[in-house]
Formats: sequence, structure tokens, C-alpha cells
Amino acid sequence: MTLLYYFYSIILSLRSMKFTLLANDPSTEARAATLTTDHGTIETPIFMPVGTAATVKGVHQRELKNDINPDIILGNTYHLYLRPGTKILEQAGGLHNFMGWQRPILTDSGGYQVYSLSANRKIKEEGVKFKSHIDGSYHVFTPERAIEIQRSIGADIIMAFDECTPYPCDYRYAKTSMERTHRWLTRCIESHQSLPMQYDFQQTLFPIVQGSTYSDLRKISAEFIAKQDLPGNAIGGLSVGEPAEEMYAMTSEVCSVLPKDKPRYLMGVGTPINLLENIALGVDMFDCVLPSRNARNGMLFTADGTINIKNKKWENDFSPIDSKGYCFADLDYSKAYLRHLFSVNEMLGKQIATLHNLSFYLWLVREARKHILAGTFGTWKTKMVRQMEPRL
RNA sequence: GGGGAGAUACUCAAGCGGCCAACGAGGGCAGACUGUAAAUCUGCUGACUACGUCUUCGCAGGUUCGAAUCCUGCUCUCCCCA
Repeated sequence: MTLLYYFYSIILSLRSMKFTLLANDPSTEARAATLTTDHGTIETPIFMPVGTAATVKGVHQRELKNDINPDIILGNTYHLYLRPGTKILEQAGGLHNFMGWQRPILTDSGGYQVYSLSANRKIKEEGVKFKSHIDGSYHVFTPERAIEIQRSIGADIIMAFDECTPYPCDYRYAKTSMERTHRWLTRCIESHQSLPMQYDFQQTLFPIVQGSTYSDLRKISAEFIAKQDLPGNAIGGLSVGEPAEEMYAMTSEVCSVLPKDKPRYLMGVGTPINLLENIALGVDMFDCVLPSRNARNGMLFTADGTINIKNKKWENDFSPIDSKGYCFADLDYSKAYLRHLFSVNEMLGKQIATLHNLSFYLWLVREARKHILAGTFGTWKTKMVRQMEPRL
């Protein structure tokens, strides 16, 4: 029995994630593809809703699956490690079973927390020491530990442990940090290869390009990352406050180096316009808290730009939330009603807004995909960007 | 009928002679948010011909250089005893 399981594991580990390019847009670098994991196929370009603590905040799994309908969602290593902890996740049979989501999941390694919890952590060559925001306890994340925890969590795609540098970041530090992230990557790869699978599906490791806003560093980093020959590649350290044009310049630089036959994941991006511009530069995967967090704060993303549903001007606007109807709630409820829910701080308001925003984001990337497949992405993108730009 | 407490901006509520256009909270109005320490955070919230002026602290008088703050009367509210 043990022997059988052993062979089964070997067969599983030989199988790897499959990326199939279906189309290249004629006027941009945009591509449409499929990415197959053991939990299903992801059609790219894709937006991955963020579900940090084993939940896309405010959304039932049923709505997530049936209405928003993303092919993959995110979880976070740091948060899940703190609570509920790897022991519980292992007992549950991994994150998929724990949260009742059987499609693909990607976990961030905790690299972003190195950035966002900067006041509560210390970086060393060995790893990063964090002070827990929950009980003040100290925890050390090393590249090895980050992979080990991600093995226990059990996401289909797991991320290398990196440092997401802040903006602005001086050149010397950007270079030092990038080189350390590269060394950490080597350790992540070794760890990933040596640690046994804990569940009966494949987990794929993605490395992360760093280099802040410096073209030469980005190029060096992208070359180093590409050389590792992992099944997919990520671009990190962007959308941390730099102007959008700088982000696009970096994405463009990096995409020109990263292999075309592997998925490219731009971490933490972004606004609907950011998504379209980066798809045009060759990015396949995105994740961002904007649609979910901003929804809870009353901001709705639409094809005609953003609106703040809390504003007085919606008080007696009984038209549908969004007549385009990206989800049932868009047509079932009015703007005036949604504003009311926010006014009285009813949780349903935040749920509806989240459902709308994520449905819109997923509509946007699916629509982009259709246009790439049809060869009309360039003109469509230009039109959409103009339409969504803030009017003064 | 007797005794006591109190009335402050949209609401609740501090202030008890000058540093008061008046703490704080709520509400209201706006803004921020990009690999989630976020159902969070920030600003404004008497009026105006706005870095200045004017009118406010139940109402009416008074004391004082100066009152939301002290005194007198009135109106109203609450509590206790009969």
C-alpha cells in the first residue's frame, strides 16, 4: 500500500502544469492561453480574486463559483499560517477542502508582508522575522519555511519567498534586495524539490522578478528568473505607489525577457485600466485587493469608470446598480438601495458591492480574452481605457 | 402640594469667569485605498461679503473690563416624598 502510494506520488510529481498558447493579438503583446492544473483549467488572461484568510471577504463560495466565476483565487501564506495554522489545514486535507473551493488556488508566500508589515519585521539573509499583529509573537519565515508552509496549505500554484521593495527605493537597496531575493529563490527551488507532496495533486512553484523601478535591474532579474526554467513566472514589487507609466515600463521590460511559452503573473495589480494595459504588454495573470477592499469602502468599478455609491447624488437614483448586469445583484438592486445599505452600515451592502466589483473584473478579463482570440484586442482596449478614465 | 436635579450646536455629551465658535462620540458631507494588520483610514461639519467679521450654550433681565460659566425671575423636563 505504502509502495503503491509511493509510485503514485512519483507519477503525480512527473506531471506538470500545462500552458497552451491559443492566440497572440496582432497589434499588442497580448496573449490568450490555457493553464491546466490538477484542480482545473485556467483561461488567461485571468484576474484572481484575493482570499487572504481562506475567504474572498463577503462572498459565499456559491456566489464566487456561479456568479463571479473565476478560474482561480488567492490565499495568503502568512495569514493562514497564523490562523488557522498548518495543523488545522492539514487535518482538513488542505485549503481546497477547508474552504470548500475545488478550483485552483494560488498562495502568496508572505513576501508582500515583508513590505506591508515593514514596521513589524526584520530582514536578514536567513529570512524574515515577523512580529504577529494578532498576539505580538515572533515568527521567522525563511525561503524553506515559506515553501514548507505552502506545502501544508496545498495551493496549486505557490510563490517563491521574496522581498517586495517599497517605492521609492534607492538603487543600492533595490539591487541588494533583488540579489537576496534571487538567493532565496535558489533555496525555495531546492526546498520545493526536496519536500514531499502532502496531497494528491501537483503544486507548481513560481519565481518572482524584482528590481524596483530600475530597468537594468529588472532585466537582470528577469534573466535570472527565466534561467530557472520553472513552469510560470511572476513580476513583483510593482503597484506600490509608483506612477502607472513606470509600472508599464517595467512590465514591458520584463515581458521582453521572460519566455513566451510560460504564464506571466503580475502581482498585486491593479485597476481595470492597469489590467488592460498590462495584458497588452503580455501579462496573463493578475490579482489585487482593489475590487474587494474598495467595494467594502463603497467604491464601484464600472465600464464607465468608478463611482462612490456612498455619495449623496445616488440617494434617489432608483436605476439598477449596473445596467450591464455583470451579476444578478447589478439588476436586482438599485443604486439608491445600495447607498442606503452603506448609510446604515448593513453588511449586505458590502457583499453586493464586492459581488459587483469582482464580477466586473472577471467580465473585463474574459472580454479581453475574447478580443485577443478574435484579433481585435488593441482597438477594444483603447476604447475601454478611454471610457474608464476618470473625467475631470 | 413639598423637596431635589437639569435645560449646551442635527443627536448624545464635556465645559462651571477670560486660553470658547465651544472637548469627545454619533450622525452628515467628501476623500483615500493596487501580491489585505483594512466592514479600514483621513479631512470638513454655526453663518458669512471666510487668514477676517457676525450670531450662538432654554427665555428675559442683571453683576463684571469680560459670562455657556455668577445672581434674579420666568418657561419646560426629569426624579423623590405626599
